[in-house]
Amino acid sequence: MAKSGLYARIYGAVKRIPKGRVATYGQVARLAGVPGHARLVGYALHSLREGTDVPWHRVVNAQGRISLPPDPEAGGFQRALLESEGVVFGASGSIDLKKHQWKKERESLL
DNA sequence: AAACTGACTAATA
DNA sequence: CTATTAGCCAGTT
Repeated sequence: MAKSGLYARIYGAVKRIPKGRVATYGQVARLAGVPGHARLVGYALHSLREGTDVPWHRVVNAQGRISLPPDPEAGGFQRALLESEGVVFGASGSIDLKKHQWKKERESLL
């Protein structure tokens, strides 16, 4: 398994996400201090599991949709958690990033 | 050390 | 809106 401290930074960034908000992988990566490593964020979160103090369910892809497969034990669980926090899902299972994305600061290139 | 993989993103069709 | 392509880089094998 990974012995890098990058995971710890990613987890720390995810922990900073306010309740009722979501953040994209790229955004979390940037907050973690490793811009460009959106995939690493996903990789790190995939290593997680229940019992962690990291609100991994608040992390979604840039399209505002859950990247995980529609597994009732994983993806569906994430959706339920977000809905429980007040996040509204669209009919296609997509989140309205316009309202729920954690806008602390946006990418400079957009 | 080299190849393969991946919970991504942005651009294009 | 979805599908496809290319770029990206650490982690895993």
